Amino acid sequence: MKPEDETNEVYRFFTEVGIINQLISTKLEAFLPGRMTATQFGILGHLVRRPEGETPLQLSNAFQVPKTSMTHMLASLENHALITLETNPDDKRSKIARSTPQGAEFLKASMERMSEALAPVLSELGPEPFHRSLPNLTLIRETLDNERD
Amino acid sequence: MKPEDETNEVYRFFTEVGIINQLISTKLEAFLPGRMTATQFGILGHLVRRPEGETPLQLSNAFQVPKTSMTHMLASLENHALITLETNPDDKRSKIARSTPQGAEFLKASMERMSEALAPVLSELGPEPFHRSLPNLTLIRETLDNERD
DNA sequence: TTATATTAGTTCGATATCGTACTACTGGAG
DNA sequence: CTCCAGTAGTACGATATCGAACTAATATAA
Repeated sequence: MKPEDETNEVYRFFTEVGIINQLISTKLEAFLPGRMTATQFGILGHLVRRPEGETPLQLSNAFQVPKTSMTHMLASLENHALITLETNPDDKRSKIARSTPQGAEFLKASMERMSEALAPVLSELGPEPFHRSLPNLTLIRETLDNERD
Repeated sequence: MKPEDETNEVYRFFTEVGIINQLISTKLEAFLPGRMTATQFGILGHLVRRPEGETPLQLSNAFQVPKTSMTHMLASLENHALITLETNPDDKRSKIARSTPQGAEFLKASMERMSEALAPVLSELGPEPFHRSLPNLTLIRETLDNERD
């Protein structure tokens, strides 16, 4: 394949990623209360899977959003009592975000509703397209992430 | 594989898509002037490849953003003289967005700078991860898109 | 131990996003 | 032709995003 076509393919890759992101965020946000965002939901899931909690900075690295945006998102999650934010005893500049039981409950309920909404898509596609592309996506994400410095 | 693991994999797929989207948007936006957004850049590319132009509604379907957001983005691109917006003679409710020569020029220059910035990533990864995942992404995008009604 | 640089998070302000409700236009039914 | 239901785009307003500058705490150096 010509290098030109390869570049083109990379470009189309990023375009598809952008559109899928739009489609899935919109679909998910339709289920979420108020103005809660797909990224906020992702953060909640991340925290539910990590009972020890994470700092805002760790989260903004994990989701690649500016820390100033993270401040806002965490404040919103805290307002809904889905997470707690307490100062880190090991470093008083820092905080630790943890999910609450309500947060875990909320996540579970939302994921179930989302699964229902996605059921037609999954039964049409089957798990293979996701299974096959996931390792490649992870590799690309890791490389892009390491490159950033 | 258990159905539970399949669901989990789908979830991780969407998470990776979200993070890659963040990474690449941020990287791209660092090259773009002012507050120009990765989606706006995508729209410009779309229009450059379609000299006959498209209506705002076609564009908002293609990129899966609300038409009210599209109004704003197109106004911004027009302000920068990268596209023109004229009323559609066949339907006076409608408009047609077309790229200008400056738009095409700007796209070319930006893509070259972006390619340079991505060169280390591409030389590390090679084209395969993109090539292998693209058909799956397209399939998933099309299915999600058809589902939406 | 100071002094300085660095780091975590927030505040502030400019801009982007997008839902609701609107206007202008079209096209089909009668 | 005359309605009128439906469609393209926009105005407006509430909220989200995120860069720059800031504060407080910590790490490093002398």
